[in-house]
Amino acid sequence: MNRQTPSARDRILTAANRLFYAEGIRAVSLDNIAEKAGITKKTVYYHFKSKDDLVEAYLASRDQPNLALYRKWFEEADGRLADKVAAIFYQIATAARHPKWKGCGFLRTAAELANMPGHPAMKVGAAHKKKFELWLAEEFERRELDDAAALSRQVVLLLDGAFSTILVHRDADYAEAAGEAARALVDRAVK
Amino acid sequence: MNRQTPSARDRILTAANRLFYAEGIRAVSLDNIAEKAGITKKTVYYHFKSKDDLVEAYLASRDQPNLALYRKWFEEADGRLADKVAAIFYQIATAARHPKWKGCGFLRTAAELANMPGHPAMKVGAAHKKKFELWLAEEFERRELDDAAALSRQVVLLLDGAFSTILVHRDADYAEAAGEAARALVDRAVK
DNA sequence: TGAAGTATATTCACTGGTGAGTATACTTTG
DNA sequence: CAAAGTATACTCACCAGTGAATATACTTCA
Repeated sequence: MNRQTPSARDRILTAANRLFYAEGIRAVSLDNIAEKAGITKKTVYYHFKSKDDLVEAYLASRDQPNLALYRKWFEEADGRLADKVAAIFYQIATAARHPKWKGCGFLRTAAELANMPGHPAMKVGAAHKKKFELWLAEEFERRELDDAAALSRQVVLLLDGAFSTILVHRDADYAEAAGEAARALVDRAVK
Repeated sequence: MNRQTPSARDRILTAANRLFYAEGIRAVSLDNIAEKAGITKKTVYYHFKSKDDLVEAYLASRDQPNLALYRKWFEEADGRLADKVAAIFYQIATAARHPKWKGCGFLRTAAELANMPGHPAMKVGAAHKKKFELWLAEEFERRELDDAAALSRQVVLLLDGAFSTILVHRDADYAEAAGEAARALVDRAVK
């Protein structure tokens, strides 16, 4: 319908997504975001009550899309369970080779706001990561693995380790190493 | 010797360590650091040519102490190789339960400066992580494991995953889960 | 139905405060 | 005394958030 003009709120969120992800939270001002969205700062404050509120909305807007992507990669991968898990890591390796890739927005925000544990964005980030861990544990349970929860947690650790390590070294090969570790751990559980 | 009055440079570095680690890089100003060090900002600029330079010095000052700690934990742990590796993770779990713990300063700085890949502090951080990976690979090689480099990389992924995940959830148990995963991977290689 | 009122959405111009970095002058000490 | 080290006081840019006014659209009821 009204495809030609997204609402101001949507334009703000789109700009916030791009800038916060590309530059970081504290490196981006609401002036930057307003300019990118083509509106004034006061309009940002009409739709979001503070910068913290916008940061929270930014992460919340990434929750479902990111989870959907992981699910898709898992479901569309061929092979045994271990291969489907490894596929997630190989897809991340591919994504990480794109020059605009800057790691996991949830992890980077958590690192930057580590001095504000009660920040609403931290809660959104923690909930997001927990959802992923639970979803994977359910996939393992469905296949009647023992210790599905523990195994899921180990895979999550490798995944977040891959995000962090790739960012430090700018080397996407770490995702593949993590994928092989995950494959070994899953295979060991499948027995 | 001259224990009573550390040099201005040392006081700046100590203040930078505490503040950058506790609050993050962009959240801390050189005014904050000068005040904490009990000197004026101009003195900071006498000893360090810019904030970026001080950030680099902050990370550089953590390189050897952190590596020494990992080595100590590994060497002083009893048991087989897998137990010695797991000990590092259990020590991190203990450290992470301290209220002032805020993750790995290298990883958090890398996350915050992800938009400045050429930043000198990023190079220091990458070199630090690489040293750890190489040291562990050497320990594996000395014990004549196959694929020492690949195994070391997997352990590193779990370690950095633990740092990140604990920070997101504020739950040190993730370090123990990572330790068990590392133990399994090492045991599998020892055979 | 159309004028008066009201809620939504937006702008311009501003404030109080803080940021990195500096010009200049004073002080200590070898 | 001269060089190293430190302080005072400053610049200029930016930042989160706000005050006052305005435009637009949607009611309500005479």
